[in-house]
Amino acid sequence: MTTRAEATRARLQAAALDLFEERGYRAVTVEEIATAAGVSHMTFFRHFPTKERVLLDDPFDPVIAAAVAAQPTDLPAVERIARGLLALVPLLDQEPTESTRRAIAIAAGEPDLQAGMAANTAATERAIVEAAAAPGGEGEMRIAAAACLAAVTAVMLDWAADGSRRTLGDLVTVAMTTVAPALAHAEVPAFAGATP
Amino acid sequence: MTTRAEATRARLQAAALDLFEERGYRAVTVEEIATAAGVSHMTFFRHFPTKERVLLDDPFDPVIAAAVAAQPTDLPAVERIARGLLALVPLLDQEPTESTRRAIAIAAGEPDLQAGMAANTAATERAIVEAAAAPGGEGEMRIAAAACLAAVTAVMLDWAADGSRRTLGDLVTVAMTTVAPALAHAEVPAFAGATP
DNA sequence: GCGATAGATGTTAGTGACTAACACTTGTGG
DNA sequence: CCACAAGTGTTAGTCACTAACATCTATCGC
Repeated sequence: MTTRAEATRARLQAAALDLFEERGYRAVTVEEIATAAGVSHMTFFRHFPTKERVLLDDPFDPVIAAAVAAQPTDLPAVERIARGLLALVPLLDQEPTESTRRAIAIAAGEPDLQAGMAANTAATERAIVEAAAAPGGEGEMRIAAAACLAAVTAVMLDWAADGSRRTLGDLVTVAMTTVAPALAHAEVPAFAGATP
Repeated sequence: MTTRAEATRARLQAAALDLFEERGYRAVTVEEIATAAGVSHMTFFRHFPTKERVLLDDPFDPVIAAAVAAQPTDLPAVERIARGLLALVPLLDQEPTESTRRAIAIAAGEPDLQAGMAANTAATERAIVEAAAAPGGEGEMRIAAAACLAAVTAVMLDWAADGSRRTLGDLVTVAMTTVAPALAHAEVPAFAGATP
């Protein structure tokens, strides 16, 4: 069941995506997005705290954190996180809809939005540390999470921006293999987390 | 020889640092920084493109890129970058002045500024890839650079923010050892790059 | 059905970051 | 001393974002 608020939110996101693609992120005002979605600019800010959030909001942090937490706790931090991310590869080949890809492609071009993506990454990092860090191991887990997520971000930008026709899942596999070469030939079982 | 412009710029940075520490980043307006430095707000924007840049500008990218480029080219990307950063550890224990630490401490607390730091990291990443990537190896180098720099950023935040009295150099060594365990017992010669 | 209540949206009036255009001032070389 | 350029000031904007309060609309108890 979709509430009215959810519908408004979705309309705002769709309108923003279209307008940003058409004329560029900077050239589109919040007022215009709101009007295109049939609401006032105040309603926009009730659904998204900033202009960039209408493009960059994503609900995947809990899934990622759970996938990492499900990995064996006796592995080195980097391997554990890398395995968690690899376990999500099957999901990655289904879940990121075309709109996700369009959003990342827009974000890849605007420096402002790259900073916003970094904020997303930081949030994901915190989620991982909270969900999966052993007591006293937070420092190492934070380092490893930051490193692995940065690697994933790097390939996501390629995936969305250039003409690379490789699957996001493939690219993530490459990224994790680069960061944790020890996993090159490991078999990582898929993570059966629910889609949010 | 310091030109008038350089002096103005330095005054703006010093005034901003003091005011941010005193009352918080958000609560200080560009107008106030400019006035405290004895100039108009327009002059502020002639020296710094945004409010956050007065705090986050740094000139270290070329040094870092050179240190990485100086590492043996036959190493895996992660190890090469990790060694490059380790080679700068002796510098790290001298160069980051107290004002650098104060700036990072302020940035660590404000989400806005964390995004700005990410922009810095992205710039450093580009510098490394340009200076040190083998032709065709840009993808791997970008992944590895993103991963290593994210790890360094994580420890820099600790260094600046909490009461950890460990040297930044020590913390960077920990970070690189976490990311590239193979380097745990390697001897990395210091990089004799010029301070900028 | 029907009114009460809470959630969703609109209106208005700001603040502050940032930009553009143009005038002025100060240092520097001939 | 004068020409020229670099540095700075003034003014007048646009737009992201916030606060306070009014209005509308869906849903629930009756």
